[in-house]
Amino acid sequence: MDWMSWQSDADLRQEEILFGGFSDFAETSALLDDLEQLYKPFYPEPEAVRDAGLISEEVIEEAENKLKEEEPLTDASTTSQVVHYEETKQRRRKNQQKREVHHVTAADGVSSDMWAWRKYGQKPIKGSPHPRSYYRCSSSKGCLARKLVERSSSDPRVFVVTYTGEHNHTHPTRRNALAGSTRNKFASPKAKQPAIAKGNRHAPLANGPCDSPSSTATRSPVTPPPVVTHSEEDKRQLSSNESGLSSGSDENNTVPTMFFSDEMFMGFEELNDMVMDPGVAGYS
DNA sequence: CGTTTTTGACCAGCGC
DNA sequence: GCGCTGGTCAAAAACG
Repeated sequence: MDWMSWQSDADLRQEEILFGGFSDFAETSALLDDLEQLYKPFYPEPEAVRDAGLISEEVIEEAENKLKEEEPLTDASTTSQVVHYEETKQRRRKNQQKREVHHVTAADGVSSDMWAWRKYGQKPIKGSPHPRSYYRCSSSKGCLARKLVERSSSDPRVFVVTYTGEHNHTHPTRRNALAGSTRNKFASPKAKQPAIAKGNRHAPLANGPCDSPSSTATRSPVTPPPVVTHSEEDKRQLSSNESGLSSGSDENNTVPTMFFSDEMFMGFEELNDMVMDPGVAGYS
């Protein structure tokens, strides 16, 4: 609803605002390297710009294939890859201006993006045995950032994360991420039955703890940290620094070191869960 | 109570 | 023009 209205022309404007903010943010952050990785998708990267118009979907596929050949994926290795390409062809689907494709393994979860994502849809994708999950940034109300997560059809251990749109705020913020954030951690069976019985159009195979990335890990499978992260982190942040978070947090603030260090640990915990969970860690 | 996930329905782009 | 498909909406349920 509200999405529809502002979506189109807000994009351009927010790009500028946002990118400036991000640069500052990244520079002032303690974990530069990590952060740069995390926020890469939303930087106005020179590469991305340079590549504009040169990279097509085929390139992405090519990159994907190449990736798989070159990196067979060891469990513990960090194999997150990014492919930039700009939406230049008219024939693309709507709202696909710019996207970043990441290949992420479970191990990457620890270091993947720290934004708060809220799932808003899931659909089976033709040609892929695994459903695709749709996430939007829940850190800020009007945030345009979206994230698509799907399992690689060729290697279930790999999640293909596609970022679209840009954040209109400088760093992950949450109001009250606690509520509902840990739902289905252990997939309550009764909850799902009725819905499934209804006869679903999408996600026939998903949603069990098995294939649905999100059902177990609360949020995006590849982003365990962000999941709990904000809830936990906010509790802390809020108590001491509540004021800005809900609305004004977008304005250039720097992120306390606490934020990251704690988050990292949380990430590990979550990762643990994830690895334990057959649905996320890989098929058993 | 505020937030999230789930999921059926709807909409629009794309190929034929 | 039609059908398929991907992407989004929104109601309901669940969670802390």
